[in-house]
Amino acid sequence: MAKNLVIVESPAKAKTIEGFLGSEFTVKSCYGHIRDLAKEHNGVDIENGFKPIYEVPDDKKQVVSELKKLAKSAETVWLASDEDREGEAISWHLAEVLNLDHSKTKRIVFHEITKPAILKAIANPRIINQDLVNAQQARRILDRIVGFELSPVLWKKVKPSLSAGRVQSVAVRLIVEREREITDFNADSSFRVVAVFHDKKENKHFKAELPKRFKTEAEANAFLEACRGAGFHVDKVETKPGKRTPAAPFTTSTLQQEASRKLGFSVAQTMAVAQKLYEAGHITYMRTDSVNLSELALEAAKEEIEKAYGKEFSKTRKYNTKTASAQEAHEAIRPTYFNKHSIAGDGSDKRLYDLIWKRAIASQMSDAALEKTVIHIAIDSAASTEKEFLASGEVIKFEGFLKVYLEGTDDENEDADDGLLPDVKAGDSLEMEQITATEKFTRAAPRYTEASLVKKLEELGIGRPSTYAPTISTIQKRGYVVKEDRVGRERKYQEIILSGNEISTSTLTENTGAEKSKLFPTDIGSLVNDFLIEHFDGIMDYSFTANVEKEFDEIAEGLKSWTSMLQKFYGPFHKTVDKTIDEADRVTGERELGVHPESGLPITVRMGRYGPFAQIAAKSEDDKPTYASLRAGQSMETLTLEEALDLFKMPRMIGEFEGTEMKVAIGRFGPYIQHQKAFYSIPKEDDPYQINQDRAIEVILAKRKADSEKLIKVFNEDQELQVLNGRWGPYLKKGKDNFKIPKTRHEDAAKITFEEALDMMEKSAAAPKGRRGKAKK
DNA sequence: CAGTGAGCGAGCTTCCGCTTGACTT
Repeated sequence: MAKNLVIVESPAKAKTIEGFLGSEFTVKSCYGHIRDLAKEHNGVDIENGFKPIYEVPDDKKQVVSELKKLAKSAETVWLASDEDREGEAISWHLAEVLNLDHSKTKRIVFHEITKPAILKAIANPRIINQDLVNAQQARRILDRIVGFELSPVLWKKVKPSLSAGRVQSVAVRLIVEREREITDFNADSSFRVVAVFHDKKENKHFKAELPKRFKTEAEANAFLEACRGAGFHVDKVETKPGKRTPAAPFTTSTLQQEASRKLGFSVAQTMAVAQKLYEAGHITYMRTDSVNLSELALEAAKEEIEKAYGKEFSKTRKYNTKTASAQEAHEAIRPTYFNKHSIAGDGSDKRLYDLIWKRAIASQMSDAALEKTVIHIAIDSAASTEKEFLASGEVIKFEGFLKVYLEGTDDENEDADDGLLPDVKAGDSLEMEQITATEKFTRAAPRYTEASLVKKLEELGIGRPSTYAPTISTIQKRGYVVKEDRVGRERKYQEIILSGNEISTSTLTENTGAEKSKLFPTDIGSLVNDFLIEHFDGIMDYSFTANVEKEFDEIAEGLKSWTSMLQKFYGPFHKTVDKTIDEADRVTGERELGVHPESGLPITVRMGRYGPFAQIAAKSEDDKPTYASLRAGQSMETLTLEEALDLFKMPRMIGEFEGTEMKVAIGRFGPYIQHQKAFYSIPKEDDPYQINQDRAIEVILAKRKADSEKLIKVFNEDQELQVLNGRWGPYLKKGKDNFKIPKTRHEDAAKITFEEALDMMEKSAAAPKGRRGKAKK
């Protein structure tokens, strides 16, 4: 039995640290929190001074019992959870649950997993900081109360199974408000003027822009008229030195943003790949808010940069974390070994590692030195009110960190034209080749991507590195938000060209508003958001988290009692909850769109049990209203009368096949044909409003053919049991249930006997369900 | 899985932050 038991949060960390310490130390992991608030009474005894009711969840029982056993036989137990609020609480829970004797328990902390840091920690133990623990308890209980008192209000007033919380509800608010900004946005247009000049001396063409844009086509036209036949010369050339500085090494949030921009990863994908890299020992911990690098890392980076690129490329830099909410329990995300320029693994492993390596290396490299040049070009025309065109360019004098890495941007304007400029001098005359005035439109603020939402949340101090990805998945799972592509629409714009002595005007079209993997609010998301803002504006305030964080900090410093802080919050909050349950109306979001052009009956939209729908009012008391569900991509807020009328054009009866009627309608999964009891999806290239009898029959026959190829075998012993060909190869189906067929039998699936099938069903059913099975809807 | 939208009532849902897991219908 080891004399010393060290408990850390992560198993990968445990393995590394065990290597640093001698044989007298056993290092184990507790896998994060080992206790949480119980479900009963919301886990808090509110009348009794907010006394928390803790319990060890089922999936942590085994870890706890193992740690208990090891702790019993150890002389000293070292609690080495992270040095932040959550980490301190983990240590306290361990001390409580494992029943640790104070005299043999030591609390140690370190911010980096290096041997000197660990040894220093062991040499400087302390005791558990109860104030910090209390701050965590206040945070935990506040979140539980907010979540478990607000959500039931939504079940009563909006829809069952919905949820609300300090973090998720504000995340949804950001997306709802951004969408409304975009809906309300009116694009303004102006004319941007760009000229192409020719420098005869060097025979070079280059572009220059007029600093001013014209509001109207007439003004732009007048300017081009004034330039017709005018001369142009270089008025002056300005050059000034510039520099660029590398970005700090990655935190969780910046890694998610950059992996999204450069690799197109979702935040969940980024975290899954990073976890793999971490477990394989390639990178440091991936859930961090710190930009700090260890001394050892700084040294190693310097060595690698000097070796690979030369001394002049190295510049040791220490970065300071700007995020106010940062708790900095870990290092920044960096490669464990800087001399490993790449790793083995699949494509995404390699690409993410490459990104992390480059970002960390670049952060320790010299500035890039630039020379910025602006050429002022005078217009020699008495008729022109404008004085000059400007051509700007940038020349890299010293690459520095740009040799390996340049941070991406979220900016969608890609008009920058920083080409190479000719070596001209003041007084040189230039030949004008062409001047183009193009109509440009202002743009609304961009919709959030998963990663840009994380960035915004971090700026607001809402959420933590470990919760960004789960939060984004929660708001999508609840149906508040969808991540989607949208096709754009065509827009006309004017272009006026002066070429030689000719001026021509043309109307062109561009595609605008197309989106890829952006977050859109759903109707239910908007309704819930508006309801929460109306009744719980305090919680929905963007600074609510920042405000309570200040109080948690005071608790952590021992300046404030955690129970009185909770009391002050709970009193008014709970009163509002009760009042809302008693007084607020059910939320339907009903809106009148207008009246039916023929019957004059009112048409409305509202939220129903199964989602948003449009309704034509009943003709009389005895008659029923006509209903139609909204389609994917439509929203109650923006639906027009015309779109609603279109909805009522379905279902269409389009003729007969095999003696029965065929019906065309649009369901949850898109347009379909119903024939007898069967459903047939209508292919994308067909228009469900136009599809005719002949084409529908073709679709039905094609589906039947595919289905006949899908069926591999039916068993005589049980007609309900079938072997089918699916997306992942053959599988068994009985009634509504599916069962796995072992990979070894995929080849000869048609030869599976009834007995074998029964055996496979038993084994497949016995296997523990994966994420899909466990995930509750 | 493919059109539902009445009303009643039982029994269910839900938070945020630490960690990784065994899996894919």
